[in-house]
Amino acid sequence: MSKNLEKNYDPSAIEERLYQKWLEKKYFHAEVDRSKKPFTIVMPPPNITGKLHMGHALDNTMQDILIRFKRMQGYEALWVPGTDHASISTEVKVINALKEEGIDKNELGREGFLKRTWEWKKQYGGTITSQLKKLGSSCDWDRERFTMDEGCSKAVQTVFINLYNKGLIYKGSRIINWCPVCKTSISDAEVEYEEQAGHFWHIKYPIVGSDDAIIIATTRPETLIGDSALAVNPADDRYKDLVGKMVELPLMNRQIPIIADEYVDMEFGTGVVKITPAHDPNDFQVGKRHNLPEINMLNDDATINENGGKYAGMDRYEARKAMVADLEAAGLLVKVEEHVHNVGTHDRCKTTVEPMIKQQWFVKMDELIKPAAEAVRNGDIQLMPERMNKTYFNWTDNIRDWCISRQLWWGHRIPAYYCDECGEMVVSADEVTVCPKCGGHMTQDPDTLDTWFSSALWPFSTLGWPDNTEELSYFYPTNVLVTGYDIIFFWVIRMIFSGYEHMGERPFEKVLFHGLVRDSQGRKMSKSLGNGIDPLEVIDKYGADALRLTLITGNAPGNDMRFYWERVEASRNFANKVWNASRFIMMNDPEGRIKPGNIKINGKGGSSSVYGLPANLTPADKWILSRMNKVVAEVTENMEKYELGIAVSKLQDFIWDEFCDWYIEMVKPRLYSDNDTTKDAAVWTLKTVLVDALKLLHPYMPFVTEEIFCNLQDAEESIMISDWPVYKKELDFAADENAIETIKNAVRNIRTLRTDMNVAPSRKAKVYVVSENAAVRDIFENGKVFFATLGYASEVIIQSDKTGIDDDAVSTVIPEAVIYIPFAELVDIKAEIERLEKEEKRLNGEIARCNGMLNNEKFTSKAPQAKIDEEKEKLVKYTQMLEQVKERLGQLK
RNA sequence: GGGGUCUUAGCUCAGCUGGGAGAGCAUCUGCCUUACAAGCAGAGGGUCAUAGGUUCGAGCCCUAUAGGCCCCACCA
Repeated sequence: MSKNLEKNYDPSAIEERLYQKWLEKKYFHAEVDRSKKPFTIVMPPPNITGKLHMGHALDNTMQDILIRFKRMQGYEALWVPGTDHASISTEVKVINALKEEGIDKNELGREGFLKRTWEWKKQYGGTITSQLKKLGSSCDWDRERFTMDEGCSKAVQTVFINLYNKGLIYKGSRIINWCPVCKTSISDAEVEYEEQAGHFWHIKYPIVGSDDAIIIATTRPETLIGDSALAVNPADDRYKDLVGKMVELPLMNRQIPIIADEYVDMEFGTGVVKITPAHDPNDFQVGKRHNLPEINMLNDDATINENGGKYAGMDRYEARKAMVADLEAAGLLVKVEEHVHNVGTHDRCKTTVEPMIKQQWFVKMDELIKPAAEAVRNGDIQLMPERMNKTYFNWTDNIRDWCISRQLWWGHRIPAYYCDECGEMVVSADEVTVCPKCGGHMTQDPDTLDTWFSSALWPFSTLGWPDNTEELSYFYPTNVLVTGYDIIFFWVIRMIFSGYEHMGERPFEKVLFHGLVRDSQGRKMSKSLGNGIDPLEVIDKYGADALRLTLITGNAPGNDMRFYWERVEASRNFANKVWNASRFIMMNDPEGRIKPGNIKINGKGGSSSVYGLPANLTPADKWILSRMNKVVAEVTENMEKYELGIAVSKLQDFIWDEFCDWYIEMVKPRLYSDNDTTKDAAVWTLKTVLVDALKLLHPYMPFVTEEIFCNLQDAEESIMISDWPVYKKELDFAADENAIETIKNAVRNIRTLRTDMNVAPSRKAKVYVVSENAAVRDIFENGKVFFATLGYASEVIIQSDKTGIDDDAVSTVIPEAVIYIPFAELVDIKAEIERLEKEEKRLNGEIARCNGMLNNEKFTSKAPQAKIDEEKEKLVKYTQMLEQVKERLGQLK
């Protein structure tokens, strides 16, 4: 027996319970099952430091929709969840926590610090995953992974050693971006440039053996400590004669040469550049070309080192001030200009980074990137939307070696060991304590790897690699990666080349990109602006289904979207609509006597037949079944093409507009009648369509659909493991679709006409349907009962001519028929004539348009035949309608 | 400097390979009709940024222009 539903849908009352049920029944769990096809998604691992934000909500909703869809279609659907250790982010969090206790990271030592960090992870690292559950995510929690768990760590180590042995990982001195606060190198991608107001100091460098001086302009005067040369453009006539001469380096009591290099822009500044190879990436290149000494002038905390003479020990900005003052005193400061320039900052802590020369580990990219670029070029991996290819190639074409070492403790430690005595280096999976060369003690490299190094392996490390597991052979390669376009370079590219390099195969077939979720004004949601909307708050207020629907609709793939509460409200209203439609259906079969569905197809020998259809289905029933059938086909097709938003909006339109606003209203007279013999057929149709609609909707709105499904079926099982509906050609009732469209047309016209004439809904009137076409009369005859209700008719009279119809009756024309409503005393003939004249004008316009096309010889000779026929048909239809209108006008005048 | 993307109804956005401009919200007018007022019925509202071009036909393709946003590189 069906239970009674509450009048309004209350998500908070059911979501928790249903999620628990799904977990208990292990519906999310996937196993290797060779009798089924696998469908695999690996979740982009959120940071353990993270809290669920709208980006996660969108990302995971999309994945959950795909996984639920495929699961229902009969795939062995695996969605692997997990989290990322987020090296810098986590380390900073723990350092700050320690600071509050008055503890310094270094006091604690590496081991102690890591212990604390693991504790922190245990305590807070699960926050994000528990929040994902609130969203309804159907991932296989039994397979949850962490980038620093044993398996992933093993994968990282294996990859490092493999690449090292192949010569693709090397250690080298390079200019890197150094964060003096985090005291680590950071990759180019972690540097954010921001415009800052600064100064442009013009400084005189006296030319040796001359009274002249050369003037340079710089934004970082303190770096002159590390200057190795001045450079001018070789084509610059102003300085031609000076090339090769020496200048006196101010304050430093050192001489440096003037060199010529193409790098110098003659137009910018004074046309002379000071070259500081150790502290500027461009200068570093120039330095290499000219064999200049690399003079490091900074300590790791960005204070001046011993090379700075009297400035040693000062902070970089303090030194700048002191040096500028000294230059001025020495008469070497020519002028100071205001200057706005881009300053690189560390994206995590916003500290201004310093370029420095350091020994770092790198991955050589030029060869590794080739198969990754090729894969997208030849379609082995498909990016969606396709325009993302351009961004992708922009990256692969300009790839640079990847700096993978970080001066952090939290992360995968680099498996390299150095001899304390002779400096010998060994890269090894196992700990090495004794130098193979001299027998001295060996110490492991203190650095850890970039977080992305481990995430790059995520699609296969989570399935057991480097071990050759069953899971790996069955579920890999994964089917689709869902992620934001903002991490194409950070992550997507790196997973792709890693997949080809280590698995010899693509990590995924397709990448589905989404955009950013912005606030109602289009701004990025951010902590500092305080404009973020917490997904959990949305779930609390409107339910997870409403949030999910909001995130999926109303925007094209890969585009950013704006989030505002009105949209959530609209989604919530839809959930409520579905709820109430279901409630209505259950109220009309309180005992649950009628079982939905049971349409079976016997597909033997290629021919198929349907059984289980009630005998006395009416045209209206067949119409909605036929429409549902088409929606099944379309929605499935859209979803298979990953067009999630299009699919759900079609479904939404079907449910709300066709099913609720039309079909349910059509069926009411039958349900309320005491002696209608098609009542059961109506209930059966209602339930059958509802169940299919719920199934199609389930991936998007898992909770409300499950709750209704179980109540409707009086069942313990679940919609999430039910079969996905399929298109059945036996349910294609084209004639009934046309018939119902005709009646709908008439109803709409009547409603408009009544509103125009200001007739109260309570005031019923006779409705005459006049058509010379017997088939059309039949259509209305068959639909008489609901046509009367929807058309506010006291009585429907169907006839082939106007016999007995009052001349004053108002009328409206549909193809092949005229509808008359005698309102008697109400009629305003003048208004009626005006109405008809408006209609006449419209039809004339249409006819002119059709004729315009059809009389254009170029059109008829070049356009496709189908298009020409279509226009011809329209012309016939409109001409016929126009005649009716004209005739009617003639009578009234 | 390189690349991307956007400009469609008051607002937020759809519009798939070119074939009569759509939705949601907002507005206006009627309805508390026994599923739903979180609802129903109806209505108004758009030279699809601008200028050219291709085409029988352009919101959609091409070129240029203007403005907005994003990513990358980064000039000392």
